[in-house]
Amino acid sequence: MLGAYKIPDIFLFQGLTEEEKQNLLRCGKMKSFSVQEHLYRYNEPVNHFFILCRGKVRLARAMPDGHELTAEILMAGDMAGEIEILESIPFYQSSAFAIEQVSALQFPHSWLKDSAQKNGRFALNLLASIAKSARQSKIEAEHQATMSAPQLVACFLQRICAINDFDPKGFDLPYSKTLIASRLGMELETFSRALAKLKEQGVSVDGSRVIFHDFMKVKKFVCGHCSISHDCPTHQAVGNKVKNN
Amino acid sequence: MLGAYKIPDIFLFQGLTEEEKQNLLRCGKMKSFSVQEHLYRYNEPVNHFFILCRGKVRLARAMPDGHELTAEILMAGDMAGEIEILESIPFYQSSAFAIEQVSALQFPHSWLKDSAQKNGRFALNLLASIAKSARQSKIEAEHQATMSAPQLVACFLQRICAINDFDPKGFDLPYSKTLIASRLGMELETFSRALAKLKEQGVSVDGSRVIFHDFMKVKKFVCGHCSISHDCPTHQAVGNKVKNN
DNA sequence: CGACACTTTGAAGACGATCAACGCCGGTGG
DNA sequence: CCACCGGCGTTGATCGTCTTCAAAGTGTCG
Repeated sequence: MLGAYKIPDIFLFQGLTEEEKQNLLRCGKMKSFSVQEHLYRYNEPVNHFFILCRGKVRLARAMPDGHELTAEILMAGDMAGEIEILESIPFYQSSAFAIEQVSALQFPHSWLKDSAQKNGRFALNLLASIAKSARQSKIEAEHQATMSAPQLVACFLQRICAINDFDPKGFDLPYSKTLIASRLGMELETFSRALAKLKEQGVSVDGSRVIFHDFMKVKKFVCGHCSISHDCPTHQAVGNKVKNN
Repeated sequence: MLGAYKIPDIFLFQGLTEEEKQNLLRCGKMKSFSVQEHLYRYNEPVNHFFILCRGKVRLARAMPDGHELTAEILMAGDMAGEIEILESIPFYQSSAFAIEQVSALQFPHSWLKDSAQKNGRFALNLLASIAKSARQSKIEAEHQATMSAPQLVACFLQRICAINDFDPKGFDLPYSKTLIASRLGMELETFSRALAKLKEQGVSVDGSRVIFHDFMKVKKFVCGHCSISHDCPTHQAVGNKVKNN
C-alpha cells in the first residue's frame, strides 16, 4: 500500500504503554499529500490535528500587501493545528502546504484535548512540546529585533544543521533559498548578499552546498546556537539597564 | 497583614470545583515584591512557579553587547516560569523584575506538572494558556520582521488599550516610554520619532496621555489588532507566492 | 536550443541606529 | 530661594543596513 510508512517515534507518546499508544493511534489515519497540496488553509474550520511522519510542510500566511510570510517549516515528528485546537480557535491561523511528498497522521480535532484530559502523561508531553515552540518563537522574535541579516542567516543555517543532524563540514540545504529567505522575513536579495558576507565568517555556501569552516567563529558571530540549546552564551542576563516605572 | 490581596480569578482554575481550587491553592504562598526587586534571575535554578496577582513584572535578558531586551511585561493574572518548568529546563531563561509593588502566588516548581498530570481540566487550562502565548509570540516575530517602527508602536498601543480595557479616547501609558521602546526592540529615539509619525494616523501621544482620534484609521495602519483578536484582517492568507522545493 | 524558475549583482532610496545636543522636571543641598 | 544634578524624552545629523527596482547570470527540462 502506498501510504504505509513506518510511524516514527512520536514525542507525544513518550512514556506511554504500548496499549495506550495503540488506543490513541486508533483514532488517527495516515494521509498522503503530494507536493503543493495543502493539509489545510487559512480560515478554514479547524477539523484536524496532524502529526507529520514524512516530508516537509510550510506554514504560511499572506500579508495584505500581497507579500507572503513563511511562519514555520515543519519536519517529520512536528505537529500542526495544535495551537488552534488548544486555544479553541475555530479557524486555522495559517495555511499548510506540502513542499515534498508528505505523509501525516490525521486526527479529529477533538482527539487532542480529549487525550490530554484523560491521560496525564500525554498532557505533559503536549505541554512540553508547546512550551518548547513558545520559547522558540520568543527567541525568534528577539532575534528579528536585534540581529542583522547575516546573523539571522547564520543562526538559521546552524539550526538546520543541528536539527537534521547534518555534518557541519558539508551538507545540502533541504529547501530553496527563496523559501529560506521568506522564512527569515527578508528579501531574497538580502539573503543572497548575507551569504556572501558569511564567507568572512567561515561559512561558504555554493549552490545548495553549505560548509562551516570554522564552527566556533560562526557561533561567536551569531551568539551560539541560542535557538537550539539552553545555554546560549549570548543571552546571559544581568543587568538593570532599562529602568522602571 | 500586608500581603493580603484578593486572589483574582485565576485562568488556570477555571472550571474547577471550589474544593479542587482550595487544594491547589494550599501549595502556594502569597509573596510581595517591592519595586526593582526580582522574582528570579536569569540562570538561577528554577525553583518556583508564579501567578501574578498585583503589579507588573518585566521579563528581560541581556545581550552580550550590553544591550538589554525586555521580552515581556506581565500583568495581574499572568504566569511566570511555566515554560522552563514544562520544558524541564533547569535554569530560568530570563530575569523577572517588579516594576511596581507586586504580589504573586508562589508555588514549588513541581506543583505545576503534578497538577497538570493529575487534573485534566487544569491541564487543558494550562495548555490553552501556553498555546495563546505561543501564538502571540509567533505573531510578534512576524511583526518584527515585517512592520515599520510606527506600525509596531501603533500595534502596541492598541494592545495596551485593549488588554487593560482603557478608553481609546484617552488613557495614560502604564509604563515609561523607555520601557516600551525596549519591549519593542527599538531605540528610544526611534520610538519617539514613531510617535510623531503616528499623529498623521490620528494617534496623539502627549506625555503619557494617549488619544486615538480615529480608531479605524489606526487599525488599517497596523493591520487590525491582529495580536489580540482572531480575525485580523491583515493576515488573511491565500496564496502560493513562495514556491517550493 | 529555448523557456522558465531560481539566484546573483548593481544602483538608488528608505529606514533605523548611533552620537550629540538640548529641554524638561523633580529632588537635593547650600 | 536658587543652583545643581540626574533621569527622561525630544530633536538633529550622519551612517550603515535592508528594500526595491532593474538586469543579467545559472540551471534544468522539454
